[in-house]
Amino acid sequence: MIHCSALLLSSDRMVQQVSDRPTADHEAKISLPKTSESETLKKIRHTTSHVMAMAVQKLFPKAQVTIGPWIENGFYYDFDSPEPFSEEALKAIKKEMIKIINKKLPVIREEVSREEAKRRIEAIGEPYKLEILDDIKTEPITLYHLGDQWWDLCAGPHLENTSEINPKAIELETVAGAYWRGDATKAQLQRIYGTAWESPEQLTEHKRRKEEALKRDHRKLGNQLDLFHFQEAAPGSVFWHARGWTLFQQLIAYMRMRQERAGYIEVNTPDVMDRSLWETSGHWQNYRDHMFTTVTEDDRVFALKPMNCPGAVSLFKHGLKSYRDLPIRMAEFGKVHRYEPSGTLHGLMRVRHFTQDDAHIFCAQEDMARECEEVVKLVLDIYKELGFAEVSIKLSTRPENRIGTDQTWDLLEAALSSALSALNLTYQINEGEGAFYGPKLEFVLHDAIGRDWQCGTLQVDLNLPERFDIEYVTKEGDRSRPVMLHRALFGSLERFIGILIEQYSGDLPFWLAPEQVRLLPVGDDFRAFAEAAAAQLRSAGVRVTVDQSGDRLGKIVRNAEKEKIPVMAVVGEKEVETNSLSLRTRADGDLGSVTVADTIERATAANRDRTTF
RNA sequence: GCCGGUGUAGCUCAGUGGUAGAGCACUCGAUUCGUAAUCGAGCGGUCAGGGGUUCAAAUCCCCUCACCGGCUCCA
Repeated sequence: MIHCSALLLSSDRMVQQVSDRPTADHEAKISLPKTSESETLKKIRHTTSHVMAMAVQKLFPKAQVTIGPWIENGFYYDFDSPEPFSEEALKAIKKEMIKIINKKLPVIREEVSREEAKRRIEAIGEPYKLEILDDIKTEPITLYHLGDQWWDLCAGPHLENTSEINPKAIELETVAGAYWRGDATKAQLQRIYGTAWESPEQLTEHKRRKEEALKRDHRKLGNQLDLFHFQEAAPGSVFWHARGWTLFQQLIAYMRMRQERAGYIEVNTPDVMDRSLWETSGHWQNYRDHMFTTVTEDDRVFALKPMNCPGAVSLFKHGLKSYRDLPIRMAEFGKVHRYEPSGTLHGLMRVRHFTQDDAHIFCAQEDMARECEEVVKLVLDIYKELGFAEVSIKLSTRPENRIGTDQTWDLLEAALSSALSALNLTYQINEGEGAFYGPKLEFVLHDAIGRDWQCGTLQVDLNLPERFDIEYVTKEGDRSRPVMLHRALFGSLERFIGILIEQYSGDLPFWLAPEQVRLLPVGDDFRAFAEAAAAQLRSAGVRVTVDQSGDRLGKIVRNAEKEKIPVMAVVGEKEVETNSLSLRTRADGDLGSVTVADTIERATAANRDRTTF
């Protein structure tokens, strides 16, 4: 028995050791194709989703089918079912699917006229399909049959026979709610997410990657690395621990330095302002439900700022501005407060109180394009330095409901798109998704499991200059309305940190690490030397601690590794004699003996140049 | 906000109607140790909160809150 548990323990340790190493994606043994890049996968996933829908209707005859497309890592299918699908139901559905696969049903494509399609749908009583049919503008209508047992409207393509699906390469993953047509006012459907691959090996790899991604979850790492926590008393609000706050402050210091170099000034505006100001800005009318407010003893209504812009505009408006003052690039690290719906909160990614690295650029219209280009250059350069080479850029253009003339919008959209094309950037256009007061650029980053999050943004604002009636004096002595660019590069510091943690699996670059160096005394006799060396490092601006546990070296190395401290320095008799440190880094392991002076040199250089230690 | 799920010690989790458990962490003692876990003892729980069913509830039912997976939304 002792034998057995000892074995278990050691194998456990092996697993942990291997998985906890900094190089997370070392073993890309199997490359996984994406649906969008593989015709085979498209067919597999289309057909598997049909097989699933057939299985669902067999087990749940009251369930009605709606849509079921492939997605990048699998497929889903939405059903309108009076009873929700449980975990057990999912298992039963999968079992039924395997039966269908084993029946080796041929997948038959049939072309019919619109009337015929309609007649058949009515015959089986599937109202959602009728709506889908109405949306199909072309004729003939294609139907895909699974043998003579089930059919669905579908554009295809499909496999030729259900037996081509490998039953060991499919999985039903999760059930979720989804609105019909993505419209919250319409019926809520049950969505089953599944996945299907060419081989069982691919499925295993897919599952492995999902598990790997789970370990990088910033919520998990935030807890493990003692960075922050959440409490029931303050849903959607971050309690920043000393370590997390250090990271936060490092990012602000970095951004402040970059902005200073780029010709920004920094200001600060009130967190709580009278309701009337928010009425002027228009936020009260549009976002009252999502604002935190407070009523004072004398019955004055104040709101916690949900945006920094009214404060910035107020600053611009204070005192007369000349064309000589422009452009004014006015930055503010402002904390904004939004009462986000409970269901949308998500770790650091979506919170109710967050800090924006906000800035408002007031400039003459003729300078707008140049300023936009500078912002895009800056944001991408900063992302690159922080390890994000791949950034999705989206341009949201004029919506239906908008202020301003078409001519003005042409100008504003051109300012943004020309900034992108001047820099040779590819981007996606989100038609009609802009704000009512101006178009918008979004810089989107991805989290560990592939969810997209808008981080940086650049907007042109027509609304606030008008509403607050701001002006500057032109060369000719006239009054003119400045253009107002609204930009945030990290966007939300909270969200950006969440992304950053996941990007690095918690192994932050040396210059950002909350604790950069930990000294590990081999025994109590060497503690004094360690403290002295730490004091020297600390006065050189290195974030350093001395392990105080009194545990054995193996244990304290393990703890430092688990806490992802980038540099460990072992201190024992040898080191005291030679005034040196035995360095070990998380990235490269044992570096051997280095003098205290050289260690300081190395660490300060890495901080200064933002390079690895 | 909507659909579904989850909530047990600081952390990870076990416990399906009958005296609340384990490992780690923490505290104390022994050990003075050289690169991923030294040994022993101890401390630690309104089982998310409230209500109900029952002789008896962590366990069954209802409500609330928070979190998780989606959907909608995101100035």
